Amino acid sequence: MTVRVLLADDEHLIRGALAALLRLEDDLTVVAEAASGPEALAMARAHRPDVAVLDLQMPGADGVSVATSLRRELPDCQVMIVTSHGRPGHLKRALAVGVRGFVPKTVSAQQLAEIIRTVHGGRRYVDQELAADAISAGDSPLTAREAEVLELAADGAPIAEIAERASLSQGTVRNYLSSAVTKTGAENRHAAVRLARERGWV
Amino acid sequence: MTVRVLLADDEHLIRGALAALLRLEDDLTVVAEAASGPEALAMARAHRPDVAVLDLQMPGADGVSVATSLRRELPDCQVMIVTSHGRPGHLKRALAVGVRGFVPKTVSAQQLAEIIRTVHGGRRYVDQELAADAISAGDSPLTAREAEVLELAADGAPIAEIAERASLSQGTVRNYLSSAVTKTGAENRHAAVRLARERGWV
DNA sequence: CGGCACCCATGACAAATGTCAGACGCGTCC
DNA sequence: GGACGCGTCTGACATTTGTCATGGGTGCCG
Repeated sequence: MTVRVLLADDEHLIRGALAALLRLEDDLTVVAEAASGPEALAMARAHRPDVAVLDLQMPGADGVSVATSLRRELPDCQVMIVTSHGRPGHLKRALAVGVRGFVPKTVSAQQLAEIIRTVHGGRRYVDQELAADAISAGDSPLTAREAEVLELAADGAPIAEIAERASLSQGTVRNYLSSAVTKTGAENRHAAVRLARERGWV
Repeated sequence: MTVRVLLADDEHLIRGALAALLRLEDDLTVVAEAASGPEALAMARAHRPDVAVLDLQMPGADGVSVATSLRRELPDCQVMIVTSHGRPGHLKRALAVGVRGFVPKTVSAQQLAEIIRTVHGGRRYVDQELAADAISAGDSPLTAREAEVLELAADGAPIAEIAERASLSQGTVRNYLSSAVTKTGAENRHAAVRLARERGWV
């Protein structure tokens, strides 16, 4: 009885190579591959894999949102996420939507195969390093609105534009930003955006 | 007569998978692997490969700086760079230091093998898409100092800090930034940093 | 019910930032 | 030699921003 695996990664090179390596394991079968979020979803519906291995960053829809849909539509399919950049926030969001495995791309193929088996067996696997980061980053002190406004400030837009996009008065926006800056301990809102991103608060 | 290849990528999963795929080609031999910039350099010195395949982002030293050293120390070794995020600036910098191939990770393993042969044959290969981006981004209108100050502004630091780090007066910093903001057409320096990054001007 | 936290807003003040004009020295190129 | 671009600086001004006090509205929890 082999484990049926879905592989989703927008980088053809990686996906192909990964598929080749996993095929070497005789208890694993790659039944489908996808290069984007929506495609991953469609493939999953068509092939009903036991385990879905998703890249975090994909065009269309990112790994976490694909995972969300997958958990709802195919509860029997265990989802795990592979990523290059392990931001604590991603891990948190992923676990919240029911992802069972979260690993950086620095693991070896052997380890990955082992983790796929672990996840398929109903257990969970989270990379030590990333877990430690997530814990030390702590919970977000930002309120929903503060985080929202901070995100709108992410591309360096002036207050007026942020206010318009958020449908708030400029004064309110400044209050939220000021509060967010205080909470993050940043020098100004731009640095605050950076810090909040690093800690996974946005 | 086979092509001797050095593979450098900090992601174990990718590197291993890539090595496995390239080994399937009988005219290619992976003679060394490295997980960081300095390690890649050391491996290259020890094994003198015909072609070095470098990831753009690696701990220690990035692909371009490794390529620079490599070109100087081992002129017979052709260098190519593989990357996930193809910023036009990277391509430009890479070509400037003598990199012969620049490809995104979206190519297939087949194509990669073919490109390695191309590069080994002394010809060049640059991804169409990336080349188009680089051309359309145009040349940087920023002076050296403007670019330098813009980089120091990248993390959202206040002017005072930028001035200190650049050993300039605050007034001068503001002048450069103002000029950079005008040239990029941005709303403020933070947006200017973003734009300049996107276009590969920093 | 009485806090309490959050949402939204206003107004006022201080500090940071963006913009502009002008000035000096240094190279390069014609 | 002179024009020109660049780097560097100063000073002044308008604008944007951050901060604070204060207010009212909502909904939740003890």
